[in-house]
Amino acid sequence: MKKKLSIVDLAKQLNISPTTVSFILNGKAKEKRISDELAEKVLKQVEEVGYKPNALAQSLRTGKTKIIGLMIEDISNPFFANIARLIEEKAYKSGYKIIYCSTDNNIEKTKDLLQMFSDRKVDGYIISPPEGIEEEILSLINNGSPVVLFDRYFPEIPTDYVVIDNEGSTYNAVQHLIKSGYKNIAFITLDSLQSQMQDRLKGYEKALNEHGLNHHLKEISFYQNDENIIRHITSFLERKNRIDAILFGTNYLGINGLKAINSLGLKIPEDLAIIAFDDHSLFELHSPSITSIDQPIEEMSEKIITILLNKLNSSSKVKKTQSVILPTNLIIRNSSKA
Amino acid sequence: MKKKLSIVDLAKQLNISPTTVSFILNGKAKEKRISDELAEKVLKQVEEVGYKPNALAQSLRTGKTKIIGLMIEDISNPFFANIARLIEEKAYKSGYKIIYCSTDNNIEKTKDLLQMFSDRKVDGYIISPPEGIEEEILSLINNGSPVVLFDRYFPEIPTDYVVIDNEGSTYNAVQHLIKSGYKNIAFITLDSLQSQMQDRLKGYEKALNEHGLNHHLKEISFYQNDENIIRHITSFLERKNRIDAILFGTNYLGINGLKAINSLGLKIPEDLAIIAFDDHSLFELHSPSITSIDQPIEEMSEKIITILLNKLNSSSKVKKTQSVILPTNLIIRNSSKA
DNA sequence: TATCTTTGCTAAAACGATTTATATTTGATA
DNA sequence: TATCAAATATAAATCGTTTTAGCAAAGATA
Repeated sequence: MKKKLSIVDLAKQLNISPTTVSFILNGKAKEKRISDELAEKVLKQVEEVGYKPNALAQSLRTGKTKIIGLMIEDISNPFFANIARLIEEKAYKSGYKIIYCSTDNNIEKTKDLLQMFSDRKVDGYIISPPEGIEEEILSLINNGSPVVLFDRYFPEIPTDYVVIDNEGSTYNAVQHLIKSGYKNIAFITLDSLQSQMQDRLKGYEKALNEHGLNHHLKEISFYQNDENIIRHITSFLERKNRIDAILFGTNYLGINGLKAINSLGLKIPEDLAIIAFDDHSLFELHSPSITSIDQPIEEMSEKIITILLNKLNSSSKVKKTQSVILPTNLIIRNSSKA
Repeated sequence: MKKKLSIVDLAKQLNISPTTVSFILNGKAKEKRISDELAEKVLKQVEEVGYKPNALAQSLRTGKTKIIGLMIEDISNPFFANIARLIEEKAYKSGYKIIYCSTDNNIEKTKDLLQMFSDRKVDGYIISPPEGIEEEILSLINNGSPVVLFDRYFPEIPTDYVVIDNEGSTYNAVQHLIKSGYKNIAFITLDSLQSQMQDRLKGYEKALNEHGLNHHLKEISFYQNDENIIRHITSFLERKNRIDAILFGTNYLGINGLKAINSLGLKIPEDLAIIAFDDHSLFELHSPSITSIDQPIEEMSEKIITILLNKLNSSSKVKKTQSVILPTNLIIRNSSKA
């Protein structure tokens, strides 16, 4: 393990002070009136011996880490994985690195992870928060830490956030089903109080109410494995045999729903019309292909990172928070008779 | 932004030395002969004022960060996302955090990221390395950094690694097709020199050679988007109309392949039998369902993290490296006439 | 009683940077 | 020839820990 050299070593080699080296490396040569001659000499030496400042020492001194903490629900969910990917890419371009974690919607784990982020002195936070973490988020904000929520948010907390028009997304989807002649439209969703799930529910109910149609709601717990979800959906479908269409509230509910439908031998769209949430190759390739509510992932990531970088760079403590609500796109395919 | 208190502040409050506090907090009270009485008092105060050590300062002093750097090819690929998820979970349980990045198989980006990891003084590295990064990996190892490669490895570099039996996996898959009566079996794969891709190719060729069958190889570049991949596969299939079965070398080649097959109006398995790499809900739900080569993701993650944690904890510089080669599971479905 | 151990605790150096305050030289001004 | 300002560079404090080396008091030993 070759000993990494420090700024002091480097200074000694050149017979100058570490202060001078530091100024030059931090682009303060002009400001601090270091002669061009010396500055050049130092830079040349830095290059030559391959000196790299110790990032930890820098962070300790400056309080900045150039690290962003990203907390998502579950990295193995394609929606989150894709967002993470794009955020990582964009952050990287601006010189920021990402530490990420999956919360599993587990409050204790989330608190732990937040503590860890704060221990590690991340410069900013991007979070898809589970229910029950309001207090921690609030104290983060009160501490002056830059925070951007996404996917869901807390209406009572003044934060920046980026979400989609959840209510509109399901409203439009149900409208589409109604226009296509379906009358018994089920909504299979999570039993979650998170804002995005509540809003999706609202959109569903609003559309049904406007047409005086019956509600068929199935709420499923987040905290279980796929097999169980399939079992729940299967039993729901067996009981409610009048249902002629299903809207799914999340991507994996849609996928598990298709498995349930398969196993029951039901035909799409003859027996059941389907609309899924989040687009996915699976929905495109399924026979018949499945209509889906597509979230603008690229745009979401862009907004998230832009807002956060803005907060990071504006030394002025701008208090005004930004809320971005993006529209979704209903990709109409063959899973309902148009 | 309330000022976080330091170990010095805490010591002052109790009128003792920071040294003492540090010893107690690091479980060295007995060893350093601190009286139980005092130790207890300190712990109580720590609890009371909610003192948390500054992790950066700790790391600067100790050289340990409790952070593992995870470099995967692409987090939006479900295979890698799932591995990342499991590794994260297991690392977390052992008190380690993960910094992760996607390499995109881009050498420059990978070098950059490795530098970043090293700047940040990660304690260990888990890497699915792109071609061309051999030198950097080697110097990492020579520096004494714990490194575990996975998915692919460099035969000429003595590292710990965890991979699957790539040659065996494709060999078995092709054997299965041959037994089912297929004679013109194509392999659509990457034009990559990475070990895993080379081995998959070997397995394919070995099986064909044993039966004296013709090779039909299509190698596709990694560096392009899905649309292009589909175009390449489509044109390949149009040219080679004698092909009666296809083995795909990666999961996304399989998915894009299905799209190409769809657009050509070919029927599975009447026109073409299919075997995909990596299992996926899509393959299960496809009509007909698609046979696939399933990687033991759970076991891989377990091995990877176990090996790394071992290296991290064994102060003794054990030189012996471990290579783990896990078997895959051919999940036979309806995509070929059995 | 003189010396040696043990007990209980701490001062200060170290990790490797940044930043504040200051020193020295040179040149210009009055 | 003083005096002041500008130009150039640096010493030392600082961030918040851990760790080495050592001190003082009390008890044990001879």
